[in-house]
Amino acid sequence: MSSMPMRNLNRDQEAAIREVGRGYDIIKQLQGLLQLKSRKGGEAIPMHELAEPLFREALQSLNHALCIMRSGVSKAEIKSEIVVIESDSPADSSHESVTSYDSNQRLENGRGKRRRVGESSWINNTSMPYDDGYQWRKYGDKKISGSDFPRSYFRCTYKDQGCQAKKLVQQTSNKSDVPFFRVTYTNKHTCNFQNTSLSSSPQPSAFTSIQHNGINHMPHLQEYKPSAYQLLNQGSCLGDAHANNLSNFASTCMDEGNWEWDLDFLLKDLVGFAS
DNA sequence: AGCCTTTGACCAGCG
DNA sequence: TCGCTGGTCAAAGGC
Repeated sequence: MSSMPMRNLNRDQEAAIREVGRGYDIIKQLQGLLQLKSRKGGEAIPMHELAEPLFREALQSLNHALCIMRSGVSKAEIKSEIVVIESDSPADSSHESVTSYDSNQRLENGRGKRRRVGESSWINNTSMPYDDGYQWRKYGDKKISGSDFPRSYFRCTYKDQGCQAKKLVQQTSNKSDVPFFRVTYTNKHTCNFQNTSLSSSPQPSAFTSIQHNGINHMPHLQEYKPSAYQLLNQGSCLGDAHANNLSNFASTCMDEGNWEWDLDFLLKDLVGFAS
């Protein structure tokens, strides 16, 4: 009985080492694929289709390992941090979510407008608020009382085609080097412009679009443009949504041919982690 | 030219 | 009713 804590710790450590080792192997495979792409010039081979699932799997493994190491949370317990706060239109449950109702939906200070009847909204806490597969246009920016950071308001780029989707991005903390954001989505997209496959789509990826058109025009956010290394190195337990975001970012790096820096740091980090 | 962000003004909900 | 505050609009300027 008295030896249980130590045995659990060892088991956790073993599990973490297994996960990190698996992630390392997968990323090494990915590195091989990327090098192949570099030699071939990258035009003909749909390399993202091969690399993206590997990256996702590796990142999830690392995420699991981080969680095990930090808090002993088991793999099965790890969830995305998306919270549905209300849905007046009941039908669609297609988005990944942890369905818990948030009675504080109104406003932080109990003031301000109520959301219109018929609108649904959900919250996603993330370190990468701008890569969700859709194209957004910023229409407002507001300093919020009691918050150190301004709140940004976005609507779907295709609003003129009837899409009423909106999102609100509020940075909640920068206690670590990488800030954290609360993203509140309102209304579902009725447009059909989501980039479901990364960059194999004829449209530019949303993240690429944001890099070129959006985040570069946001001085208070620009300095936080994330890298794979930063996100892994922050040591938090990344949910699947974050791993997904990170793999999207990695694919964008590959598209733009500047993946080597991040991958190099990521591999060095893994070596240090595993040893 | 077209789309974007920025930003001040305005609107509307709440105490 | 009034003041505070969050949400939205729209003009201006940039890319």
